[in-house]
Amino acid sequence: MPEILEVESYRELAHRTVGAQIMRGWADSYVAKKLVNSQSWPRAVKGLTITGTCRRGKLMLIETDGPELGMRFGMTGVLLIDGTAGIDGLFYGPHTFRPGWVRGGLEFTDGRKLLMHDPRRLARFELQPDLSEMGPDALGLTRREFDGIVRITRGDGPAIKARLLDQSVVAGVGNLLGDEMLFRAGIDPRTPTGRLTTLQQSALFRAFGLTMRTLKKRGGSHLGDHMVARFPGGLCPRDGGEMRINTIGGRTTYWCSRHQN
DNA sequence: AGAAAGCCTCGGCCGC
DNA sequence: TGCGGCCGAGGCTTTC
Repeated sequence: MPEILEVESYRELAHRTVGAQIMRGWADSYVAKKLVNSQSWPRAVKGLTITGTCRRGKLMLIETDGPELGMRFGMTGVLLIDGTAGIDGLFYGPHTFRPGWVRGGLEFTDGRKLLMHDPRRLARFELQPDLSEMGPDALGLTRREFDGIVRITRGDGPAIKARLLDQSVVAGVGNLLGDEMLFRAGIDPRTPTGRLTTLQQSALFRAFGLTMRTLKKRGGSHLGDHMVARFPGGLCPRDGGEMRINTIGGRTTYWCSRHQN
């Protein structure tokens, strides 16, 4: 499973570089898109010493004795350190390594290299990333934090699926995880957030935590429970109901016509 | 050929 | 009725 746990595994991998000093860094114009230009990266990172790692949602953070470095992996980004991947390949996208798909990286004085391998060019490097617009981290979300997700102050609010995907509300829920927790909670993804009953809110909080814990236990490599039915014409693995497909919150969404309402 | 698991921007219109 | 801000649609990019 990609998404937040995959980024967490990249962070663990990146943590091996704590104490190392950056000799040089490079970035192509795509991975540097959030920077002033592609020269900003090599200029800013040269000579920095890595002091720690961190993560918020799907944003990986590398702390240094200078500016904090941020890395986003988009849909197909993989972090490599000397040929070691943080997780065994990707479920989506090519599983192969090609030197031409390395979009940027860091080279340390001890000879090691940290590489961003990304066929589809949606990964990004950042300098001093601004976390103020990001919601609380989805791994280990507290009930109090969860209540902030379902609290709507104006109108009915967006569909709960769209709300869960909003990184400024909660950081780290991707399309598949959103579908998975709504499947477990038995909630129609189109339900306006402000219309969720107290019972549904509690069910969703439990499903949220369960989904995250299960993900961790499975080491991020196992697909979610609803995934076996994630194709047109699929049947719900829980009750055999027909699975519906629609675009919600801009993403392809699957849900059971029988038990999610 | 069409769809894809992330993120960003933009324009319409909701709701105060 | 005016207007700020929310929300959904669409685009990016390349691959299988």
